[in-house]
Amino acid sequence: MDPSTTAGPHRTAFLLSQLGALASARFAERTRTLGLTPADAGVLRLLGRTPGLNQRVLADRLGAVPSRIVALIDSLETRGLVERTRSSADRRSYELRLTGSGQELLAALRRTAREHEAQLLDPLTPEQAQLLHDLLARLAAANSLDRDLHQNTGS
Amino acid sequence: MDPSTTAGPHRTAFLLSQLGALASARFAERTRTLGLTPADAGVLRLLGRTPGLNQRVLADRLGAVPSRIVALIDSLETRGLVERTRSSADRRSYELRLTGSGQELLAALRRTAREHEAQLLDPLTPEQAQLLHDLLARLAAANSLDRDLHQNTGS
DNA sequence: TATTGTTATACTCTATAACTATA
DNA sequence: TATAGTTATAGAGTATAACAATA
Repeated sequence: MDPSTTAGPHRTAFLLSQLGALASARFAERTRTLGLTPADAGVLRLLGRTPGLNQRVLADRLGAVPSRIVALIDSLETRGLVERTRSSADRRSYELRLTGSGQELLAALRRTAREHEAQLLDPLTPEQAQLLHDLLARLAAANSLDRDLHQNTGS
Repeated sequence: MDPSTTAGPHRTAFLLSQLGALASARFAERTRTLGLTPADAGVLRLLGRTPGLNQRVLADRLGAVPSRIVALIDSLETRGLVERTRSSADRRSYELRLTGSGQELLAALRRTAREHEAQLLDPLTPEQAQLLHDLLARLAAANSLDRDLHQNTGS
């Protein structure tokens, strides 16, 4: 809890929660201007990196349940950003890939992510930003946080 | 979005989102062992600091809507942690205060918060932890983040 | 018999808006 | 007329579990 009633720097965890929520909210806002939810963005990013994934693996990577992926891909497919192809190796599953539009949108998403990063770190000097990155990376590594999702915002 | 496919430290915002979510989730887990939601915890903390608040002000401070406060206080009152007293100055409103049990639980909550903090920062040296705190505090100040809630976890 | 994807259902959480009592 | 608190309703988001097709 926020120990703001007690003295000293007990507040780091609380600050981390708050700033993480702020970063997630701002990112969600930016993806929204691209017509995407954070979850959509997570899918595009993952398929950009690993084309041909099936829905089950995608669910695992996103930390989501398979049934949730259905609606997500349905929506992206309807918008012409992702396509399903029946796997010839295992015809139960689809191979998922970005369309041309999907790849363009992913590129726009990456530009947006860089702007988001720049805005967030604007109050810091480049040296401070680097320092912050290193400290956060150390915490992430110690907690094996290399998942592909923005937990609270659902991506 | 996570620019893990692009090189370099663009990842700070993403790390911040992830670690913030982790910190919130762990805190929620700890409060749960005390029989509290993060929102409950936020109320106890606020009433501990400012006894006599009414529900409307509490709603403002928590960034919640007044109707949400009703169920929150109902629950805490039923458990004997908070009491409502009609304000003699304005009999439309209640003055909210912690009971003795509420104060004891708040004390336990603060111990829990310190454990949470210690666990989270365990991978860092004390110097690194101090550095991280300062950098986060700088970001929080630049974004006027001194609200009393854990946004995503609802407290 | 197990697994991929799908659907239907139910559940949780929360905001919105209408209502009451006081002011 | 406005405000504090309450209630009822509805909506978003998501998980669970049953189901069809394929392995």
